[in-house]
Amino acid sequence: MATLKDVARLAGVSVKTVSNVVNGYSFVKPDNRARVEAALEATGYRPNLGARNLRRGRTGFIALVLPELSIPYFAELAGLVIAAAQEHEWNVLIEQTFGTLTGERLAMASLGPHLVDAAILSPEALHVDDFQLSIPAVMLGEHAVDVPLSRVGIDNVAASTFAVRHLISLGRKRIAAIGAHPQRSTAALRLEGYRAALAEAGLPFDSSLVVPALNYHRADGAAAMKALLDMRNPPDAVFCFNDLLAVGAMRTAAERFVRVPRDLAIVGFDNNDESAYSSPSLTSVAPDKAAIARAAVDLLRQRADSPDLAMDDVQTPFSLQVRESTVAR
Amino acid sequence: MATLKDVARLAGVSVKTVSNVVNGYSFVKPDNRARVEAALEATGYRPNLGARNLRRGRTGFIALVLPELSIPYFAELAGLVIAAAQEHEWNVLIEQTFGTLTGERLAMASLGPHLVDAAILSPEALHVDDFQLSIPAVMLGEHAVDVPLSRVGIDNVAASTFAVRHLISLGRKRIAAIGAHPQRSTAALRLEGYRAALAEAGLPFDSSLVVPALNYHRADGAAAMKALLDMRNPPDAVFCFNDLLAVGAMRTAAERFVRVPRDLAIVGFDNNDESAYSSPSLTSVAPDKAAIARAAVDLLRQRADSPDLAMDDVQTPFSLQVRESTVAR
DNA sequence: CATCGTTGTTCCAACGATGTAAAGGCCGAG
DNA sequence: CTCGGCCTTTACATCGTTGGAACAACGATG
Repeated sequence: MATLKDVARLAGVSVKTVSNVVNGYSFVKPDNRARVEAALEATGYRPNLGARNLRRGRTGFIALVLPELSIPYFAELAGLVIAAAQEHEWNVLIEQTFGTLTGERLAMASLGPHLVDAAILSPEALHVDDFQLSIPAVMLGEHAVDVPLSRVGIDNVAASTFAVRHLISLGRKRIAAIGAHPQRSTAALRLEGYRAALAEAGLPFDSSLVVPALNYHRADGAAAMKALLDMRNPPDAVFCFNDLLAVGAMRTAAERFVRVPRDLAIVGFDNNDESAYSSPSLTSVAPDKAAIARAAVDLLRQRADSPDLAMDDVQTPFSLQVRESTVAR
Repeated sequence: MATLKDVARLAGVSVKTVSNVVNGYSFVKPDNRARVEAALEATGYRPNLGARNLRRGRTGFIALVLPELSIPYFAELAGLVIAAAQEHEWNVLIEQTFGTLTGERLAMASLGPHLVDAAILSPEALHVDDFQLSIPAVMLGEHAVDVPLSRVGIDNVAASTFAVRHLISLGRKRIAAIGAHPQRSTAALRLEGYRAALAEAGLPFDSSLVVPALNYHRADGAAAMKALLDMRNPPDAVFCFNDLLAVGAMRTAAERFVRVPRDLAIVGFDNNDESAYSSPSLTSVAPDKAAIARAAVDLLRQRADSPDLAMDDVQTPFSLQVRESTVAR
């Protein structure tokens, strides 16, 4: 592999002049520049990023810490983050935590100024105390109020209210919620939105209709739905805190021959790609994932350039994709 | 951030001695070792990987080149590759090509000895000429016979034969195939397996039952299924070359009120997580993705250590997950 | 007691790039 | 023709780490 030295020798100039050409420094004599460019071409020179970054004091990487790539929402998001980071000459390093506290602690510990320049975090279990980061970072989704970190995400309360309002507008009276979780602030906010919509419509809040989910996987949604259908007075609609829960719920409904949306309307959250293709297709709150990815990377770029910018809170847009799980064809 | 120099000063030894301790060199006096370890602890030293790798002549990264993270199969695989790579002290850099030739060329061009130590490739459009790599690499899935690269994957012919044999054993006579593709060798092999199973059972091969798919997305499966159902004599079973195509096909079947599996049995390929939760759930060929990831990384590790090992072809196991799309509850 | 091998430590040079300071051209003004 | 100033190039140090050689201390051997 050709280095600056090789190119310099071939062009008959010093290493630094080659470096200057490579980095677009203005004051290089035209004929020297030409010779260097020819030599660059001839050797097929490509800078050694490790060395460059060592010298520049940056790594050229950002970390993306997320629970698991096999969760569609995070996979889609990761793809968009990679694309957004590319435009800032950043490579993305993905760390999976599997949603566990130890996994997340491990990931946080591995983050440091010489491994990555900045980090995007999607923690599920971390505490405030764990955020001792020496690099710029941004949280996706929600975090406890007192965590001193910037955040990018949608307005969860508004989005949830919007979703439940949709169910109410269809005439549903007993609307359940799947996905309550003692630790996750996202869950708390979505629950808040759910309650707000009920209150606004004058519908009673029935805590037996709020089902917790430990993980947000399909299996949890299926189990929660079973519990709801076993009730003496089952719901006529469910608001699921993510699409995987909703898919699980739909699966249970199908197994029990409960007709969706006639007997039971279902709304999900995240608008995974797969949700448009299930039968029935799934109505879902659709955050603008590309906007989230872009905003997160932009925010980090600013923080990386001027480290003591104040923390920020970026609200990204969302919409509601209405499909067959609430409105039959 | 603490460097070796800081630790050395604190411990009262030379930088190299600290380096020796960090790297587990045997011959360090116990009391020195103790002092160094205390100093390491006190400073919270963490090696600068960039510098270490610069010195060692490696980068500490492998590239994973794939079409798109939003495709569940690749997302799941990526998660497993990351996990497998971690055990070899490798970080994974994901490059998305979006299945285009230019995307793949771009990714290949960015691969070089100073960016990554090795690469795992899942190309869809690349030609033989494009494989001018100076680092160890392994292909996932299939490649044309004359490509000089190691490969890891399942026996596509056997797996496809197995899947179609399953459909035949259910009494299906007109079995269609969705996913033919002029360029992809995987498609050719799966088609070969399909034909083999038909031949073995004495069923005629009807080329009008073989539907091409340009991409392997859900929409392509839906479109292909529409074409099949529009035939004068539609099939009673479909073998889809991946689960996304199958999901699309199921969606179309539902829209047309074709009952699955009674009127139409469907088999997919890849066994995506979502396939267990659709209604009906999807029978699918299940490659052992963890084995693929592990084998690929192991192979690269060997090649990285001894660069001129011969190319290899690793066959990983697969199974058939029989679900409701072929056998009703 | 000189020699030797073993063990433990240090110093120095590299890996490939870039920032800095300084030196070498060149030009025009005095 | 000297000087100051500007453009252009170079030499050198440096980023944090590790390999290798050199060196020092040690007990064991002849």
